[in-house]
Parts: sequence; C-alpha cells; structure tokens
Amino acid sequence: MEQRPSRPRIADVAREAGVSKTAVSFAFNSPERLAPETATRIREVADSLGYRPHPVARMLTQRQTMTLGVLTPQALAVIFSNPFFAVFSEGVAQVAEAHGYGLQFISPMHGSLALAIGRATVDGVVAIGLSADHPEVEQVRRAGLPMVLVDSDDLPEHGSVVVDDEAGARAAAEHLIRLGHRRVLVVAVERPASGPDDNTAGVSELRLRGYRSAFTAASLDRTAVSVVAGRTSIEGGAAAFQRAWASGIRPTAVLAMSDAMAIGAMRAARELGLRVPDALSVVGFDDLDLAAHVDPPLTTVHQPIRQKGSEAVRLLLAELDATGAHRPEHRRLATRLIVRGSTGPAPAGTEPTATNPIATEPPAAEARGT
Amino acid sequence: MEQRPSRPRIADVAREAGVSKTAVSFAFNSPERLAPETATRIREVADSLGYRPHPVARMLTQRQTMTLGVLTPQALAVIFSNPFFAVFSEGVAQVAEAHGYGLQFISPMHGSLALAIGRATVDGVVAIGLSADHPEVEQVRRAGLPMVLVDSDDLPEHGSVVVDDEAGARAAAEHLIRLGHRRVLVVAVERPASGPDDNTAGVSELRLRGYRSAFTAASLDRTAVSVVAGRTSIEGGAAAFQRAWASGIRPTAVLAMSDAMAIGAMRAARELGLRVPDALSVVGFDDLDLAAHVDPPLTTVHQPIRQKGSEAVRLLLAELDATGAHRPEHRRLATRLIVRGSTGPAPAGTEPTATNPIATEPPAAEARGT
DNA sequence: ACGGTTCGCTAAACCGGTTTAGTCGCGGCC
DNA sequence: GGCCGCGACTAAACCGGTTTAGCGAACCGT
Repeated sequence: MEQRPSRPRIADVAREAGVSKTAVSFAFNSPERLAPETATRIREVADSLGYRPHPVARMLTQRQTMTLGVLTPQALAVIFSNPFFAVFSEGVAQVAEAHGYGLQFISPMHGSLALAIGRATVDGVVAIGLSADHPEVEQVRRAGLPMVLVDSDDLPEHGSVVVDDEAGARAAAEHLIRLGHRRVLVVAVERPASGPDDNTAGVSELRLRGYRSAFTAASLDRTAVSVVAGRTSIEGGAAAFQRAWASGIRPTAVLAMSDAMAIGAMRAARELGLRVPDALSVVGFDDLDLAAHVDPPLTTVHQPIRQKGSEAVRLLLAELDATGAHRPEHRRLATRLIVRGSTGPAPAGTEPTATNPIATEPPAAEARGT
Repeated sequence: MEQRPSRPRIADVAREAGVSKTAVSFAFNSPERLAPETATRIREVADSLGYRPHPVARMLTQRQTMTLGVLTPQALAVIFSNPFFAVFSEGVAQVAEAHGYGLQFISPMHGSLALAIGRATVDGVVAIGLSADHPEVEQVRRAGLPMVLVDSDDLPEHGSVVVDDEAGARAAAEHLIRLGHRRVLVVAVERPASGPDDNTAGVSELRLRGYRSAFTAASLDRTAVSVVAGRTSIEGGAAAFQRAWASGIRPTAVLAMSDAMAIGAMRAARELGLRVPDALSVVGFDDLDLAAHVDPPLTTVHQPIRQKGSEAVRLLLAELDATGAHRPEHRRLATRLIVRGSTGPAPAGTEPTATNPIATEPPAAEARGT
C-alpha cells in the first residue's frame, strides 16, 4: 500500500521548521541573510526530510539550466559509434565540466531535429556538422540561444571553430606527389541518403579542393585524381575501395577523408593482394589514437579534434558571460601531416611518361584479372 | 542598442490572437477542445511570432522531463574515451530515442556525483558501474527516481541487467587449458585510485572467480594463475604486462579483463620479442568491433554491450509506465567465447608436469569468429 | 417555453522554487 | 522621546507554462 515516496517540497521544510518558504530558500542560496543559527536549523530540518531543491523549478526561476547542448544532425546511436565524435565530446565535456556545466546531446527526435531543439533545456549550443543553410539554425536563434558552430564558419553572427582542412589535405597530396604518386584515389565521405544532411559536404569540399590544388600546383593532370564516396567507417572505406577497384580504377595511393575509411581501404587492398605501402600508399584524415596502432601505422592528417570541442565550449561560455552585445569569435585551428608507415614511394613502372601526363590505361584490357 | 531577442511567451500569443492563455495551450496540446478555426488561427499567430512553449516550464507543470539519465561515477571525458561505454551508450540511445526520450549523462560535477544528481532533470536513471553500497543510490531513491542498475544486481528493489561474467571468464580459461596452457597471467582492472570507486571491483571479482574455477576444475594448481592490474586502456594493458614480466612472471597465456588491455598486452609482448600466439596466447573480454581488426584478430569473451544498454532502458521505461507498484525485473545476458587468432597451443617445453592428460588435446571445436 | 446538455472558451489555481518589496522590533543617535 | 537605520524575517509576485472549475450561449427534446 505504500505510494511512491513523493519528494518533499520547500513548503514542507518551511512548515516543519516553522519559517517561511523564503527563509528556506535563503538558507540554501544566501545564508548570510539569515541569523546563523536559523540557517543551520533550517538546513538540519531539510536534511532530515531529505529535501533537495527541485532542479526544474530552479531552472525556471533562475532562467538558466547550467547545461550546454551539443547539436548534431545525426542520430545518437550513430554519434556514439563514431570515434571522431567521441574524441570531440571528450574535449567538450572537459571544459563544460570544469565550469560546472552539464551536457545534453541534441539529436533528431523522431527524425526531427527541430523537435529536439524545442525540447532541449540548455543555456547554449555547440553545433557540429551543421551547415549554414540549415533551417534549424534559425530556430536556435529564435529560441534566444547562443550558439557556436564547429566545422562551419559562414555564419558571422555566430562564433565558430574550424580547422584548416584545405591546407591539411594539400599537405597530404603533396606528400604523395613527392613520393612519385601520379594516380590517386580520393575516398570521400558520402552524405547520408536520408535524414537531415550534415555538413560533411562543406568539409569534403574543402579537402577535395586541397587535394586538387596540390596536383594542379605540380602541373599534374586533374584526371590523376579519381573520387569515390562511402560511409565514414571502416566498412564504408573498404567497400568504397572495392567499388573503385571493380570499376577499373588502379591508383598507387589513396587519400581517405577519415582514418576509419583509410583503415577500411587498407584492409580491402590487402584482401586484393596489394601490400601497403609497397603497392599502395594510404593517407587518412583525423589522426585518431587508433591510427598509430594499426598495421602499418597510418600516415594521416592530424586535426585537433579534442581541441575543437574544448575551444568551442570556451567560445560559448564567453558568449554566455558577455553582458551586452558581444562580438562572436572565429577560430581556425591548424592541421598537420603525420607521416607514418602507410605511405611510401610509388611502385616502379607506374608513372605516366612526363610527356604524356594522361597515360590512360585501357580499363577493359586490364579487367583481365577478374 | 539591440537587446537579446527575448523569446515570446504564451501570454504574447494570447494577446496577439485575442484569446486566453488557456486557449493557446489548448491549441497546442488538445486542439479538439477548441473550434477548429480558432485552433488554426492561434497556431498561425504563434508561428508568426516564432513562439515555442518553454521546455522548462512544460517540465515543471507536467512533472516529467522526457529525458533519461545515464549515471556513471566517472568523469565525462573518461567516459567518452572508453569504447566500451560508447557501445553501451549506443544501445541506450537507440531505445531511448525510439521512445521519444532524450538522454542526459550524469557524472560527477566538481567531483561530486551527488551534486550532479541533484541537478539532473530526468524521469529515470540507468546506472552503470555503480556498486550497491554507493551512497548515491540512496539519493536517487529519495529523489523518487526509478533506476535500473547495469553490472550489479544486488539491489533487489531496483531493476538490473548483468551479463554472465563468471561463465564467460570460465570459458576463456578452459579454452586456454585445453590448449595446454599451465601458466597464465590475469590482467585485471585496477580501481581508480581516487574519486568515487566504480563497480569494476564486482565485475573483476566475478571474472577472476570464473578464471580460477576453470583451473580448479582441471585440477591445476592455483599458483598457475598470477594477477596483475592496470588501467583499462591499451596503454594500461601494455604497462601491466611489462610490469608482470619485469617481476619475473613468465606466462604462456594472458587473460585480460578488457579488449583494450589485451591489445596493450599483445603490443607489449611483441616489443619483448614474444610472438602472438606462438609464444604467448592472449584472450580479451568484451569483443569490441576493434577486436576482430587487430593483428592477430583477438580471441575474446563476447558480451552483448549494446544490448545491455538497450535492455536497461527497456526495463526503465517499463517501470516508468507502471502505474502502481511494479516488481523490478532482473536480466542476466549470456556471454560467449569467440576464438580468433590470438590464442594457440602452449609452446612446447613449458609445461610444469608431463603427466597431465589434457595437455596434448588439440584446439577444441569452438566457434571461429571472424 | 423551459430545463438540461453540449460547445467554446476563460479565470484562477497550480507546478516548486526565487526574488522583490516590505514589515516588525529594537538599539542608537541627537 | 522621536526618528532613523538595521537586522531578521515574511507575504506576495513571479518564472512560463498546464489544468481545473466554471460560465455564457447555443442547441435540443418535450
């Protein structure tokens, strides 16, 4: 017959202690406004009743939640299976936690990101993978929530943190060119078929531009670069490489847009009998912890993922602290190429002659092996 | 001089539409109580004003937050760097999301888990790695929050989800015994030095019992099993193995309590010149996706991590739906050994006794994992 | 024509706190 | 002795919604 133990309210404490609600509130929030012994007595009564101020009621009156939101257009389950995101969250969590803020992940609810935003009880938002043209951006603004964008800086009125994707990509391509590679395959991130599109398009575009500019600068033909896309996971990378191979593409090097895809491509290559880096060089992007541990250790473009998260939160907190109008800040973090064991000189005899940069191989004739 | 755009309130909509607050509320929550055209008009006005019901105010009146909490005694940053936790969260997120619930991670704030719980605005809690004797358990109960425990089932009044750690560990040890191993090193999880202790102690204890019972059942000396502890990470596993080796322990096999530690141990062994599995067999625990991708592929005890998360949420939701008294459910999920490439016959000449009949038995018929 | 429903809407109470604007009693000051 | 100021506390308004109780008009059957 026992009913769910209803938690004591402030009025219960007040009655029990023989004081007003106000006094109880003071005892917790500004004890100096009460006689010391009164404050002590109230707190003792509260303790004995097991009273804790109701967090929702507090949020309502104080007009702040002490919680920050991490906004992402992908489902939570997808998020957590993505190591990139895990590292990013680590950075976000660390700074938020240090400043006494909790974290809430805002992801599409019943397929609607707008709905999720409407439900979110946060003081500010870090948005990752959200392109500027997302309608949700407008919704966040109308909700009066400060926001910092990550991986997108084309909304000047919001703070932003980006990395130099283009420079990193260019460095990766230059590295391959110096090693003599003349036919590379770019393994790009495909945007998810359904659901709200994320901003991979923007980042992909920048990286592709970086890759290509290196080849152009080296006076190499644009056709030296072929592109295939896949999901950004080990399996996605493997599948993408297999698909490219099946369609007759025979690169001597792979430029993958994520470490996971690079690892997948390596695996697929190995299964096709291509030794890495002897027959095929592979470059990743991200420099996850994992990258140093695979065999061979992955050459990759390092981007400060953790720092992206922590910096975004710092910007956001600055905006929250700002009393009046506050000029949003824009940060661009550096990337750098980390050369490990998955890249090496292009295999001999694969270079197109200098006079004939196109040196197209007849795909049909070469399909002999299958 | 522009002030932060204050979001419109329900009263603004009411005034603008020439109706009462009640009518506006009805227009959103029970439109059938209004004349259709009135409801439509109110919604149009609301839209034009950009009105959204304030989520905190809603929570307060409806006495529910539509959010579930994931309670963990570790810092968020630690959590996210732990792949085990990522997979678990995936399971949690998937079910929560499907039922329209958001997720909030509750971890120590300024070192105090109690403080974090006090701030959490959730309808129920999934607690992982929380031992029964934690004082926080009592706090959650007093807050009137339903709770489901994961990896701990000694609180009968709360639902629970555990896996059969002991049986899985026993299977792993039996596998090694059949392969002829007689000197094994258990790489256990050390409990973090400071901060609130998590429940690894309970799980570790169970697994250790499983390991030992296999050796006892095979009439092997207890001294065949030595134990070393380390942090549950690749580095932690490597360090632990090195430490054991340095202190003169010379096992032919390692039973690690996590895949990460197993991988670390493999790396450390390789650096010591020990080939896996020829000179040293290694068994992990968890069966992360990663386990199949390392070289050699890791033999490990599979536990349904994702399912632990999803099942815990299902139990919790059932408790939330329950109108009256509800008997909490307790689930125990199975574990199973996945044999891959990191285990093999004990190297010749290492056996303490030649009389043991099991010694020559070939690798038994266990499922070969991919 | 009249009492009883039903419909469409509203006023006021409520959720559980915080905060503002006092009230009350007392000691000090001139 | 009257006024002021101050310390300790409280009543009431408020945060932004939802919900209950109820009101007036239209409708309905007899």
